[in-house]
Amino acid sequence: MGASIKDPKKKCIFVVGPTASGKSAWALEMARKYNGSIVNIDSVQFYKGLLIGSAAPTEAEKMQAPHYLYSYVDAPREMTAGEYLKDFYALTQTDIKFPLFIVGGTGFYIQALEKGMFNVEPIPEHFRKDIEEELASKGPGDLFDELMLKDPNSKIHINDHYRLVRAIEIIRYTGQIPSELKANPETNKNEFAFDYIKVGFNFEKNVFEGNVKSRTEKMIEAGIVEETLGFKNQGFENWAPLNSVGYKETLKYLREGKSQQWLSEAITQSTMKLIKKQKTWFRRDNTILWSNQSDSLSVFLS
RNA sequence: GGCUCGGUAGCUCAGUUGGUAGAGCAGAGGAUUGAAAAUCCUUGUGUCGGCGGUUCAAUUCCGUCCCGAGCCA
Repeated sequence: MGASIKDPKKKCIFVVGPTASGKSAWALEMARKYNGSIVNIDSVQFYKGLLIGSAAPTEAEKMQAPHYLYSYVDAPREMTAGEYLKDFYALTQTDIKFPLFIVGGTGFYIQALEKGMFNVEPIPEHFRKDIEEELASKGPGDLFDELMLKDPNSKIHINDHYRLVRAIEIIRYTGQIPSELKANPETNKNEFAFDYIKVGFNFEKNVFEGNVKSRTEKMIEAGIVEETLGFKNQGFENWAPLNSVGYKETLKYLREGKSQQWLSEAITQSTMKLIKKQKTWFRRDNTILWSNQSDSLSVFLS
């Protein structure tokens, strides 16, 4: 990585956009056409067994082009953006066929890959647990004061406990200041190692609504309930990925004995909310080439 | 037919001992550096079921009617 010259034969295409926008189908078609590979960058499709609810590619689809980083993380392991970067770059050291179509709607991971992440040494789990206990017993006030004292430029809100704990963890364990790490090119310059473009997919809300409704019905027919129940029965109810759209609602359905109609409406609604958040994420990225300009792909790959 | 309890924001409901009302959810916008499909922030005027009455003032009290649920005939 770093300042090394990029290999002109190794090109990547980020295929981004909200869920249910048709990214995967297009990527598959292009991977076949250009004899490339598909790499997952969806934060739920990493996990083994979360297939129906995450709308992961089917076996039939996977046979049409090489697919990587799908269904490879076993419960109860939980992925992180940092581990994803390692896995991704390890993959590029193999004889994987370029161009790589990197497909997914997880803006945070896309950003991590594209812009890099500052390097923080691994922090032992108990260290965070202690901070979380402090938060639970005394509330966020003291931790927030500590953050403001050490990192006055931090934009973290006092109620955003997850980010607050993470920031305090970095400050206390490493002595480093998160917003300085982020702003300093010395600590944060590991940008993407290959030539790339980003192709985006999107629709108007009403189009998504129709797509999402039928997609939800298909998920229920295909057995999202059974899939979820399998993890629940193995004691993985608190596994973070099961707190994602589709699984979250199914767990509630199982726990509270809701109707199937409730399930269908709940998943559809959550999915629409997800789409809205994804749109917000991608809206600010003015380097995305929207799919109606997709001839830019052939230009890029020529 | 009688009695009881309800009828308040798109939904579920709170509240006003009379001075025209507020939460959660949904919706809209935004943030996002190792959980991210997560987490967090901002954003709430609605004939307070209709009509009359009492009152300086009624969504709040009284009467009446309509609608819903339950109980008794």
